[in-house]
Amino acid sequence: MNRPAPDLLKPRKTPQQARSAVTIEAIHVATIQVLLADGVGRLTTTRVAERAGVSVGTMYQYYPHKQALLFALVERQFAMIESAMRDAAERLAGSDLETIANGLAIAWLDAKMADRVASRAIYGIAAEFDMSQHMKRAATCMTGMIEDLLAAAPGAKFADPASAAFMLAALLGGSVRVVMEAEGSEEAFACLRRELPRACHAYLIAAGAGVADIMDQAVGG
Amino acid sequence: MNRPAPDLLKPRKTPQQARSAVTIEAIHVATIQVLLADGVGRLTTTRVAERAGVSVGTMYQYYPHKQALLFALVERQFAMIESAMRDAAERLAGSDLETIANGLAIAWLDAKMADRVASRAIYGIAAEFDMSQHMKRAATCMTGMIEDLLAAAPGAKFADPASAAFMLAALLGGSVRVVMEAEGSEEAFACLRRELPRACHAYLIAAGAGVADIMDQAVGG
DNA sequence: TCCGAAACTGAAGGATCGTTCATATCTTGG
DNA sequence: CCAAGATATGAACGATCCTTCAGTTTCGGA
Repeated sequence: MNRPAPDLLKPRKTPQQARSAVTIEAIHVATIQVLLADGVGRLTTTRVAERAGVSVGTMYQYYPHKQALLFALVERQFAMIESAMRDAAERLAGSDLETIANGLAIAWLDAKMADRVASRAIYGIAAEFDMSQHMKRAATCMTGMIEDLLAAAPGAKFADPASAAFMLAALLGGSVRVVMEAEGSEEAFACLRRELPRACHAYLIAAGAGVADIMDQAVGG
Repeated sequence: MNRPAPDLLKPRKTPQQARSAVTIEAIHVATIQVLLADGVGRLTTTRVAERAGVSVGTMYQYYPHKQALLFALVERQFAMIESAMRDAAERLAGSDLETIANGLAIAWLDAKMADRVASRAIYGIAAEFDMSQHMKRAATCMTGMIEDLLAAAPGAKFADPASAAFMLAALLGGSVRVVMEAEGSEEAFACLRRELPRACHAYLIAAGAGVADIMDQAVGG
């Protein structure tokens, strides 16, 4: 979808006093609250300001327009998750497929669930304007990281490492997203945490393991 | 998110002449075109009418308000996919886990890709108003269908069939959704079609098969 | 051919929303 | 304590947008 170009989406000015920092934070949490309470269609500058306990003009001192505010929220979330996954990848480098699969699944779940309220809200705005640039960059980054992990895994013989990495990224991102967007219950998340590592592990084994690994798995399990 | 209640979302009147049927169809495709071209935020009654080559008032003869139009599109898509999956389930009843996994994955992909343009567009509006009722009903329906299939599969010993069915539904729905929303390339879809059945199969084997099945799989593959 | 019903038109009303800016208040270095 | 910059205010403006409805055009049976 062709949404407004990501031009001039940067914040207008950076806070220099303490009170402005708390104001910006209040605006951020208010945005997420309004988003979850009223939906994207009713996400209004006035409503956000009212919820944050500030005036409308205050927001326009830090963001040139509404989209810049939303853009900032999305970017912050992206950076947080990318950082978490990068840490996980560094920690998992050289591990076997099972450790990699479990580690990636748990890291992804933890990153998304750390602030599940914000995550759920941000899913809604990511589709509002043209995030294809960011989405594709993030997807490429994730796929690349996974591909490197798979290449360095001992005993793995992937016919097509790129496809396996792509698929694993889609499985991770997609399954967690649909459960969160469906306002998943506590049991749903518990099930996800239990089954997602198993699913990732099973897929990686199927896609890139030799016969020996499968039999090891069967005997060892 | 609390969006407008699904009250009075039904169409206003049903077409009785031939021209009105083509008008409604034109409005539908125009809605999807505008949705893909301009995004949800710019989906306007005027824009849709203009694109469809009709007047704004015409739409209001068949739908009491804009949301009813969007609701109709979402419902039609839901019904189409539910029907396709129900057919697949009927066809797959009693099959082994591999046949079930492959059959479900391919059926889901085919249903979503049959009108991928509409699918992609509808992902955008489903979040706009309160579809939690429909989403949960659809999810429950899908999970139930899968659970029945798993229960009837020969040689399957699931410790927790409900969890396996839930997870498989999340994997199917999520992975296809993220790829479609990312404006996936032709290669991405090809990869999905190649890897998704494999992933589903691997997960089902891991979640519900005995050791013998895994060794069979290793030797046979 | 003719008439009632169905379908279509599009300007106008009413409401909401994003953004601006002149003004007021607060903070802090000197 | 005092400017001067930083921060906050909120009424008002212009731009859309959804929805209505009185009037016009088209269709189909008699």
